[in-house]
Amino acid sequence: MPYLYIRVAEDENEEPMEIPSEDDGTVLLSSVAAQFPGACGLRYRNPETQCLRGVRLLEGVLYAPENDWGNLVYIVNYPKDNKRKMEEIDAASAVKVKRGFQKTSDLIVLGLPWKTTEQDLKDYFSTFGEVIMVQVKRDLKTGNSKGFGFVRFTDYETQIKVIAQRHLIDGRWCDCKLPNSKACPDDRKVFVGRCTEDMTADELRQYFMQYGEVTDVFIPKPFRAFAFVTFADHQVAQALCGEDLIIKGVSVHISNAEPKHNNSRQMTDGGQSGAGGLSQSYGSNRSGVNLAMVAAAQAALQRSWGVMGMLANQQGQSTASSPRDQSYSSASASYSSPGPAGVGWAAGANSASGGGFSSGFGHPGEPTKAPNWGM
DNA sequence: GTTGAGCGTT
Repeated sequence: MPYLYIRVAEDENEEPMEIPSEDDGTVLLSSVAAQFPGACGLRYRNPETQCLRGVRLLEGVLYAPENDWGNLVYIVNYPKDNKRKMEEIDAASAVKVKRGFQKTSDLIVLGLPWKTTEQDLKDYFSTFGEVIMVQVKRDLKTGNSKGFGFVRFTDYETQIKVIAQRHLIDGRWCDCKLPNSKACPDDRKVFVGRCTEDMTADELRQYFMQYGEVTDVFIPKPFRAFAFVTFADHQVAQALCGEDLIIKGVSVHISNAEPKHNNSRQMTDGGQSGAGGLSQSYGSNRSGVNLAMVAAAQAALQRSWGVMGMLANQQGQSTASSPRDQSYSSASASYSSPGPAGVGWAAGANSASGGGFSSGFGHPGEPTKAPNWGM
């Protein structure tokens, strides 16, 4: 019995798209190409051998392997050297390429329901990408779950994606992080001093997004006038260190996050520095991905928010931290939309010395194009 | 008022 749709994705860890099949069970290449311009075929990972296999293609018609598309996700083939159109080579994919070289590590999953089993975890996380390990930590005597576990993925890209969001597992919101015992994201994390109490995690996230992907925001409670912001890219974090930034009209100071009272030394990048050569020293060249991300963020901000920055200071006071409905959740990783209160103050306030919206997102007093921070 | 929860028997 032919499937009505087959699942196709650009990459094994991308979200698949459903592509219609024909009455005879075949799929037209043109149907695929309609969603993935430039596609020239399909491949898939054979569940038995774990090898990639091509899908038979004859005169524009794709034939199901063994006459059954099954429930697999098929990956789009592109002509060699044309994997992506030029315009798609943006900051995000540059980061992906870079990440592709990097090794994955175990991720700790915090906040699990007591009832969640390893099978539950595996089922859940497999929707993001191939899972190579799951654990639920239990009390050895009672066998009760300790409410946390570990997961490891095949692909670093999957890991990035999983860390970057919260997870609803068996009815509870859980966070996935790099464990403290492993290479801590110390150099991706900055300390934000002189925070005011009305700065919410959401607002800090929105503000710091302009510099690069933010993977975590932590605001200790009760209020202590500081916060931690973690970026996906350590270069972003490092580039910000030492800066005084204006958030909601308040000057905050950015510095390195000190290691959290744990023993393990930081071997953060030691293992992967050889691969790709993209993640070398921050010293001589601070551009690259970071700059591209800043530029991308700038473009997006300008497109979508424009003048909203002007409304800045009279808004956003009211959204002070309302406790979430889960007791453990704290200020960390607040992903719900902050609502209508704009984030314009971020850009507006900060660009005061940089010349307005057209150039102001980079750094105070620095042209966006040519930051020579710290030199 | 400038350094964070919870972190792995093997």
